Amino acid sequence: MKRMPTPDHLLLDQQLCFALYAASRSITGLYRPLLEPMGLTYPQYLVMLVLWEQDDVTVRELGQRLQLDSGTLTPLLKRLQAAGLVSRQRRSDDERVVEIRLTPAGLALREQANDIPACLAQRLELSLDQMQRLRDELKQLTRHTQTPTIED
Amino acid sequence: MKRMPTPDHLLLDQQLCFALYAASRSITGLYRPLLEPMGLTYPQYLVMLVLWEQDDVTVRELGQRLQLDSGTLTPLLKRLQAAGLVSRQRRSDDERVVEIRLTPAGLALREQANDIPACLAQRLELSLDQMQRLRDELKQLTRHTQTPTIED
DNA sequence: CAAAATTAAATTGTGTACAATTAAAGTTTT
DNA sequence: AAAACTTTAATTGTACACAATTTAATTTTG
Repeated sequence: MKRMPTPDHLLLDQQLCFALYAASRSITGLYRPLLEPMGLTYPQYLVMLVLWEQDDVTVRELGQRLQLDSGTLTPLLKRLQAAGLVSRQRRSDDERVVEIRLTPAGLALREQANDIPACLAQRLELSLDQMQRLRDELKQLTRHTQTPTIED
Repeated sequence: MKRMPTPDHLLLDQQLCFALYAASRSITGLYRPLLEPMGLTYPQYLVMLVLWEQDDVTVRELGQRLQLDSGTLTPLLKRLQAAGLVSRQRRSDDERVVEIRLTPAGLALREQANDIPACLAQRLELSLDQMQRLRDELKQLTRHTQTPTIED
C-alpha cells in the first residue's frame, strides 16, 4: 500500500489561517514588554482602548466591539477592577446590565499608553500606508467571515 | 480640568494588531464546525498538518514550526495521543527528545481533512490570488516581528 | 396580570498560550 | 572523569477563548 504525499492544499505554509494565527500571536508578543510595565495583558489593553474611546460601556457593548463573550470578559474585567482601573456597576433601571467605567487611574493610564502605537509601528518598519492597507484587508476579511453566506 | 479626547492612534479601529487578533479568531471560528466532526481543535489541526507533511517529528521541531512551546504542546499532544491519533515516544539514543508519530488512525484522518481548505476558501470568497497575497504579507510580517532589530 | 420567552452576566468546564521553573539527559570544560 | 553548562520536555501558575448552562431581570404574550 503506497503512502500518498500530502496534497499541496494541506501544507502548513499554504494556510492563510496559520499565517494569521502566527502573525497575531507574534504581534501580541511585541506588545507584551510594552504593556507589562502598565500591568496590562493584551486583551486587557484592548478593553482599555475601548474605554478610553468611550467611557461607560456595558459588558455587552464591550463584547460586541471586541468580539468576546461574557465568559472571557467577566473575569478579565474583574481583574481590571482589582487593579483599580475600572468600576463595574449594575445599571439601576435594568439590573441585568453591568456598566464599566474608568477610574481616575484607568483614565490616567492613557498617557502611558500614548507612545505604544508609534513604538510598534516603528518596530514593524511598515509604512503607514502598508499598515492601513493590511489592516483594512483584515477588517474586510473579518466582516466577511461574520456575514453568513445564506441568511434566513 | 478638561478631558482630552482619545488621540487617533489609540482608536481601536486604527489598530493593525486588533484587526489581526479579530481576524484570526474569526477564521478559527469558521474552522470549528469543520474540525469538530473530526474531533480536533484548531491548534490540534495545525499539529496534524505538520505531521501529515512530515511524520515523525520531535516536540521541539513541532514547536519551531508552529511557534509554540512545550507548555502548550505537551498537553495538546497528550490529548491527540489519548484520541489515538499520535504516538509519543522518547528517542532511545537521546532520552531528552520525544518523537511524535502518526498512528494509522491519525494518517487516515487526512482523508477527512482533505476538503477543508477548499471549503474555507469558498466560504471566504477570496480569489486564490488574494489569499496568497494576504498570506504572504502576513508571513513577512511574522518573519519581521521575529527578527530582532538590533542583534548582539 | 401571570406564564412564557427573551436578554444580560455570570458560571462551569475544556483547551489553549506563555512565562517561569524543574527534572532529566546529554555535552563541554577543566 | 567530575563539575559546569546546555538542551529538551514536562510542570506550574496565570490569563485568555469559547461552548454550554445557570441565574436573575425584563419584556412579551395569552
